Amino acid sequence: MRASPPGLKTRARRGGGRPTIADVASLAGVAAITVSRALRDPERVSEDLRRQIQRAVDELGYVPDPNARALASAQAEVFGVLVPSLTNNVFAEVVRGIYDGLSDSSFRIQIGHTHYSGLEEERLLQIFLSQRPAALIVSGIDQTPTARRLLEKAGCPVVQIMEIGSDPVDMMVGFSHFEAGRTAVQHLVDAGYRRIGFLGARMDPRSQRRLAGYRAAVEAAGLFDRRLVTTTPVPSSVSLGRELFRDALAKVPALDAVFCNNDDIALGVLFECHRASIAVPDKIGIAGFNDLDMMQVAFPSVTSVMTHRYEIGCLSVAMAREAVAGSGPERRVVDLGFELIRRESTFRPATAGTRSKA
Amino acid sequence: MRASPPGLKTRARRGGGRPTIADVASLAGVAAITVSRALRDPERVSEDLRRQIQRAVDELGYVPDPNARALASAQAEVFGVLVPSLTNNVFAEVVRGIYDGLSDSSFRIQIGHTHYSGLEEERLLQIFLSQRPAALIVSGIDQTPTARRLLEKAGCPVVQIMEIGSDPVDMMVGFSHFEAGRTAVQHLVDAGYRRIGFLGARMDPRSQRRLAGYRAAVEAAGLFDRRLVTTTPVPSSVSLGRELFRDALAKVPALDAVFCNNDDIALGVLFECHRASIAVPDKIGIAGFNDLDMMQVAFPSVTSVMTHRYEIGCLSVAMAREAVAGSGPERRVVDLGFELIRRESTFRPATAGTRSKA
DNA sequence: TTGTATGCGTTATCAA
DNA sequence: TTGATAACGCATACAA
Repeated sequence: MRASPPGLKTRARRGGGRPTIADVASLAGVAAITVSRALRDPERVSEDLRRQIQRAVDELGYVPDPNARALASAQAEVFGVLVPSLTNNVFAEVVRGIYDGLSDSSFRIQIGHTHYSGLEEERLLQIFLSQRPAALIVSGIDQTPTARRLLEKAGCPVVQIMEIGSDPVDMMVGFSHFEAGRTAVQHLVDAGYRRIGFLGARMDPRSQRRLAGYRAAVEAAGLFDRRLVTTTPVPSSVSLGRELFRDALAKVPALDAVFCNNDDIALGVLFECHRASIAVPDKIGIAGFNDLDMMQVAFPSVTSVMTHRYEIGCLSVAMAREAVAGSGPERRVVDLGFELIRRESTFRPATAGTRSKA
Repeated sequence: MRASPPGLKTRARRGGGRPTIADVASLAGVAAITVSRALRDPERVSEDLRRQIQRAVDELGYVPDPNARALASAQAEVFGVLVPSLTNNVFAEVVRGIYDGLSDSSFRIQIGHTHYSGLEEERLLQIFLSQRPAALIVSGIDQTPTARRLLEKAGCPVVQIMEIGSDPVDMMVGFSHFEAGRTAVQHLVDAGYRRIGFLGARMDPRSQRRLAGYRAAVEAAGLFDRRLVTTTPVPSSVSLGRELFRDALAKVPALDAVFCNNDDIALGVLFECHRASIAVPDKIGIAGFNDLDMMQVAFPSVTSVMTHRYEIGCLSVAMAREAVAGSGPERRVVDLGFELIRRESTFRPATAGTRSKA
């Protein structure tokens, strides 16, 4: 039924002439499937053939085609990773952990930026899923209902990172932003500060929960005043920190401390204090969030909440890999915690009115 | 020759039951290839069929399988991107530009971290090439001979970014680090500084060329002294900036200015000056590199060389896309330049001994 | 442990 | 403009 006589030279090969598994197989004198097995699961092939095949692979410079592999196995060796942004150092560190956690494997990584948008997350999820990824790592626990449904029927391990909550889609690695915020602010209260402001940019869900932690601590101390809270949906930056601080001071001139949503803001506050000759920590106490390297070097050094971002990346990958391998990880929700690092910016020894800790 | 009688229900479908192009085709009453065409190049299908097909696609929720597509067309819709590191804000910005430049397309992005290693770059290139990417974007112009050979026979557009040179593999977008370094240091010379140090971390090829620019400027002014140069292969950080500055001061107590490899180092210097009560810009002038947001907010604000990192990302993608589409871009090597931003940290009005500029 | 037959979902090629 | 057929390179299912 074919137009051209059978047996004659068939159509020109479409591929780029790269060696295929069949080339390796014929050179090694085995069947293609044996090469396939030798490459993916050497244990299942006798040592003799394994060596022979390896030699053929080396000689030909054969590299498996991941696309063909993905098509045939209906499973791409890809980890899909959804983060709000990469220019945010926090997520850059998480992603570094993810890369490092996969560097000894052949898994690829595909990153998507949600730009803090739930709709964008849905869209990217849809695209990612079309590749049948081996696992998905998504940021936060506030997926839209649609996104959540997509994740639930993703057919692969899913890890939600950066936060923890009571209702994981599958697995979770993170920490409580509420507790972290509360702890930082409690420290300010304990240090004797009484007009403690909150400075926040972007105000994504995690920022909101840190704000809630702030509020819990200040209210418990009977120090809450709504004018103490200064936020903006604008993305965070050092210069924005300066603006927010100026705004806060204008609203509440008696302000004596600030808990900053993140270290960039805290740095902006610190510089503004220098410029306006406001003594830190005496006139103003400053606490940041994330504990970037510079907080330790700053003058005065800045109190901050250290978070385990890199470790979150590593661990999320480790858990996903266990799940991919079949053996689910022991714990499906892991709280990696945080650590308050007290530094000069909040150091007020023996202040009147300090609440003593239990 | 088959074991089971022909015609009977064949093996269970291996795929996950997702709709395929064949499902869309039969629902729309056309051939699969027509659906394929309607999706990729609507112009080539009559409007009637196009509408019919679109309806079927929507009804079924059909999403093309990128793996099958890549296999059949021997061309993955992927841009391979090789950068040294993502935690380096500079490259995070470049990558942001790359993402933004592709956000209106269906191209995926695959990032590889070379960790500033040429060998690692070779390895990643090998892996990336196995996917037959649509284009490659690599950092710098110092590829190993092997890497360069791989790039030359990559069979896709290649853009080298962040630097420019005389011998592009294919295309280039960047600027001259030598000129940037020289310009910054010339500014310090013009401002009247005489013991100008160089502080450098990591010392990758771009840092080396900035150092060469430093040297050219200082030598031209007859101010070179090898003890003024303080470098380390250690990765850059704010705390390292402090250390380098301390080392430099110990070597040359009369040091009166520093050109820092990057803004992190400059920030470390600034903080150390605060801590040690060294007046900036009077006792020490500080110039940084990259012009991060914080340089403008710092007190005193810090002179820095602004580079167009985000734009480099965008433009490299734009050029690659033109090349992918067939029409090569007009210019194959684009110098995006830099801009010296003068700020308080180097402001010394009317100093004796200042060389007047032509 | 190894091999045979077949399918994965799509596009290139060629013909109508 | 549309369609039939074969290929893309590999892995699954099953048999030996």
